[in-house]
Amino acid sequence: MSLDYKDKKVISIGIMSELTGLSERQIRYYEERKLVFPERSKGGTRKFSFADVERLVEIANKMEDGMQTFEIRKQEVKKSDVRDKMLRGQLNAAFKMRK
Amino acid sequence: MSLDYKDKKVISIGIMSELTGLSERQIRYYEERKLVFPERSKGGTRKFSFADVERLVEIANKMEDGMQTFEIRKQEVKKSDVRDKMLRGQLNAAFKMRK
DNA sequence: CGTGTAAGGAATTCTGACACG
DNA sequence: CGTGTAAGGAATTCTGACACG
Repeated sequence: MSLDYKDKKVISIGIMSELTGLSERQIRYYEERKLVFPERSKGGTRKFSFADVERLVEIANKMEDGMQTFEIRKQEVKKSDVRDKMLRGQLNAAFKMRK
Repeated sequence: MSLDYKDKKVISIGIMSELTGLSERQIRYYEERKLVFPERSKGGTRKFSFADVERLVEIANKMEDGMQTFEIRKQEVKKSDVRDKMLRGQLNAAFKMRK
């Protein structure tokens, strides 16, 4: 019932900073580099989800491993790419079975 | 792993107002009447959980039914009372079985 | 009793920029 | 490249009070 709390964008950047251990500056920068996508209130304040908390923690780990933001972004793109290909593969398989 | 997101106090009163449909005034008043228990940031701003969202929606329904805040509070107390008694009952039963 | 509102102040957040490297 | 910081302003939140009822 109702999309999970995990994906509701309701957390301000100050709380995010506490939850992730990252500075607000870092979080804003990762948004600039298209690694997270907060929503905005009417006034313009950022709103994050718990899913974003998890994502940022992962990003923080990769940064510690010396990875650069563009590499992390590439990796994410690749992942969804793989997912796309797998989906297409399954769809193809399904169609073939119907022949 | 880690206590559920549902109970994490991370939502500001403005967002709470949007999520519940209640005014900030109402939410603060219900806190004053001991119906919800937000945490506070260092600066003093309130922080609520998704569980609080659910609780406030229930409270709103009861208010619409003409119930008064003290009655709602009494009802909640009674509920935990019942739970206590049930627990005690089960504990007693368990002890008797050991005799 | 429950809620709206104006009031003044404090905490929070925002952006663009400079700095270091 | 990634992040800290000072700067000025805007959005958000806080409390105590008056009002109505």
